[in-house]
Amino acid sequence: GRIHMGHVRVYAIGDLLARYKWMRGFNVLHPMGWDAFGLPAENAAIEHNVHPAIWTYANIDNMKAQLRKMGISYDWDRELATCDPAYYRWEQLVFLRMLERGLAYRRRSTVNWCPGCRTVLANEQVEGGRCWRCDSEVTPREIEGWFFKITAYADELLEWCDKLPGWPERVLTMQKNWIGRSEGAEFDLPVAGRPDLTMRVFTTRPDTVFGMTYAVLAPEHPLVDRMVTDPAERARVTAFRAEVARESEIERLAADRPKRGVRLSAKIVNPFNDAELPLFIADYVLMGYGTGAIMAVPGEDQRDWDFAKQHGLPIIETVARPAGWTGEAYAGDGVKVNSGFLNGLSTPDAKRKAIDWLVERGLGISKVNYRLRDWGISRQRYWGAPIPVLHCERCGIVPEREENLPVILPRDVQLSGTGGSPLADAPGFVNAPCPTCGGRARRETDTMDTFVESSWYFLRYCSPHYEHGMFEGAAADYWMPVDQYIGGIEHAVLHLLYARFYTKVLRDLGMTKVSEPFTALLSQGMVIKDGAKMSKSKGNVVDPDDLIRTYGADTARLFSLFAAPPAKDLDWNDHGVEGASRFLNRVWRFVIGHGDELRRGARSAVPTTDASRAFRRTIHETIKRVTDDIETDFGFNTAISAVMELVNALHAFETASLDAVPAPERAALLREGVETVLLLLAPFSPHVTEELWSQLGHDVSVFKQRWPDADPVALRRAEVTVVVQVDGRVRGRLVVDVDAPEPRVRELALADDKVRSWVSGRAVERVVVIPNRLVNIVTRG
RNA sequence: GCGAGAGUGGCGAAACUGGCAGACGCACUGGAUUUAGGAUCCAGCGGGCGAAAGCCCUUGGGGGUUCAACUCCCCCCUCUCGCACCA
Repeated sequence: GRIHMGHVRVYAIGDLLARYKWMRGFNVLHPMGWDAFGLPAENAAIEHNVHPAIWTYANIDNMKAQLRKMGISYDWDRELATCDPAYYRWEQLVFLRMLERGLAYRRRSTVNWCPGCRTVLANEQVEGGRCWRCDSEVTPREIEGWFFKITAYADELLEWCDKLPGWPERVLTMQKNWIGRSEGAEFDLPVAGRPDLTMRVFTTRPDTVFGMTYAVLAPEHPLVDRMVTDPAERARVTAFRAEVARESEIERLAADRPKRGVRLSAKIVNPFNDAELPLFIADYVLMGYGTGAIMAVPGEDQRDWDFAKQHGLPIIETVARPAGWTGEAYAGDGVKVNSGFLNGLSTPDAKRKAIDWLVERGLGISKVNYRLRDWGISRQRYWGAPIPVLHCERCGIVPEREENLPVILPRDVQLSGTGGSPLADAPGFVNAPCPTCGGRARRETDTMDTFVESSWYFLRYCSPHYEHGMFEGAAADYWMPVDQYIGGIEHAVLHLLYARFYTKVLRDLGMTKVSEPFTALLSQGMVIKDGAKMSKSKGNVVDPDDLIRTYGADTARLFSLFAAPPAKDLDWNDHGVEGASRFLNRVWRFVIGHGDELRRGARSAVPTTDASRAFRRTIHETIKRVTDDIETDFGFNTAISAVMELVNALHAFETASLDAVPAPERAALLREGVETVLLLLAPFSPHVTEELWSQLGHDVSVFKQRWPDADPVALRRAEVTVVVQVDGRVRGRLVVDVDAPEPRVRELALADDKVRSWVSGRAVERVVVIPNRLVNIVTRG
């Protein structure tokens, strides 16, 4: 509803880059829009009895006003809001296309159910296993819902992780791990005495099959019901299932807690050696991964080891342990032992041979599995884009006709936070004729996950008012992919993976040529105050409006860029803001105070004194530093400190040059220094610099100037200071010619009085010379 | 728990590819200016010892590699983000 310092920070970064690229001559598209659907609006509606649309648009007005005060250079002509039917109609269309191609499908899945409110809860609405509103115990419930088949793109998403050099490595690593590709085998375990049943398992370690001492089914596995016939056993299973259902997936997978399980009366057979083995259901096996069933090899898997120890099951080692091994399960590679026809092979060879053995007998296949699951997009909520399908009594699920899009979200719906999907209570919306047979049908009442809207908005920005499709091909071809995306690290897997997936789907629908939406990604850190994330409940918020009122937008922006590098968390400190303000005032006073002299100064001057040359070198070193900092690693904080140093040098030169430098030369150099400061500072603090630029007599905006280039002549240096170490400790310094030959530097270092006093009485064993930098004299004795 | 990061003065931080640890800024101290306060300017400012020159110690903790380690390797601690219906 209100912008906070986190927004100030991320938008200051974006605006800095936009203005910088603009000054470098690029055509920059710098848009802003509102990801407006979602749970918060619905909660506000319930709490304050205001319609989500009214609440949302009021917030948009607020935030827009605040952003304008910050002076961010957005192209407001491209503004969009995702809750606008003119926006979401296109994702409804894409939904239909995905439905045709089987990329959108319906299946059952488990949700959080509050029996008190009789509604589905988001994870965020579950606190300690209870409903945040009514405190009822939340139970799992199976419901039908819509899914996007992101798993069909798992391999491509993974491959592209290695082709995105502009992304932070840590984000790519998280995505790779999230996709979690693993190669292995899938095969059947016969159930003893039940020729009608087999249990299919997936393993990444087919080489360890001879170490199988038991097998496990996920408690929810449908096979369990077919195996368990005895009423007493059935009761035990039911009780265990209820227990497991109360645990979160995180708890079930936690490696440091006892693994719970129930032994079934049925037994399975290891096809490799016909051994009859016990079968369990256990919490650490999930229905959602692999086949929901595993062969357990405690010798080589720590989870299985823990379970085996707790249940007194045998452990067989099938890989020779490395010398000195003291651990429990050994997951590494090695030579196979206790493994029948695999004995003596290496782990990779044994994997291949075991798979061949299965394939030859028709018992199993080589299989790749992913940790990634399909994307559940159904929400039993009001404030979202309607899913454009109908349920017909006769025809079943029928897509809405394209010409009937958009399916508009109705306005008059009562929101209570209880009961089923709010749209189900809007008869005008729900009841509609079947697009196929014209008979009675009910509209889908689930809405789409808001991550769907945020998966393509960047494409819409290319042609935000286009009415014949999601976006105009030519415009998207011109602008896409996004050259610089900026967002929080919290988006590392979900949003950023969904947007990548959705872009690939649009490509395969022939709508765009790009395979990846974002060429470069900057993940910025959070804004922290007093050791905690800024939040109302902690009472540590800084309101950007107050800050802008007191110090102006330029100061707020400058400080948020100066206080920390963008990828790091920023620790907010009111005193620091004071410093940024002081710096801008210092620049202001200098320009105003020297206005006449600066305006008189010539455009360039050849420095004739040492002081002039040194000052001009500082100017051009600063240009180089600031440019490199922005270009190579988003080093905005060090870029600002370089400009601060230049301003310090400007003051020093102003004083030192009074009598020492001819007046025209001094005026020209001061002007070059001041104009450089303004140009370099312009993307950081646009208002002050623009004003001062015009005060200097320019009538064209500072942002229409070329970004300065460092003059190589000014950068040239004759001498450097070289540090001299004795045994790794600094004992002196030498001023030598740049690129002085090594033997000469070595000789000078050894001849230095201070160095000699440290070396005397010891033998020089070695002298390390790092050109233009350092000499280290290593002694013995 | 799993996956991914981070940890440097009183504080925010800097340090190219392994090469002077602490740039720049804040806070603080002293001085100048001022009726006073504010603002501004000058100087000092990691810790210990010292009058000073200087010496020793110091980058979460412990080990290692190297002429040289904030940086590379191993073990440990703490904090942050994500974990699929918050977005």
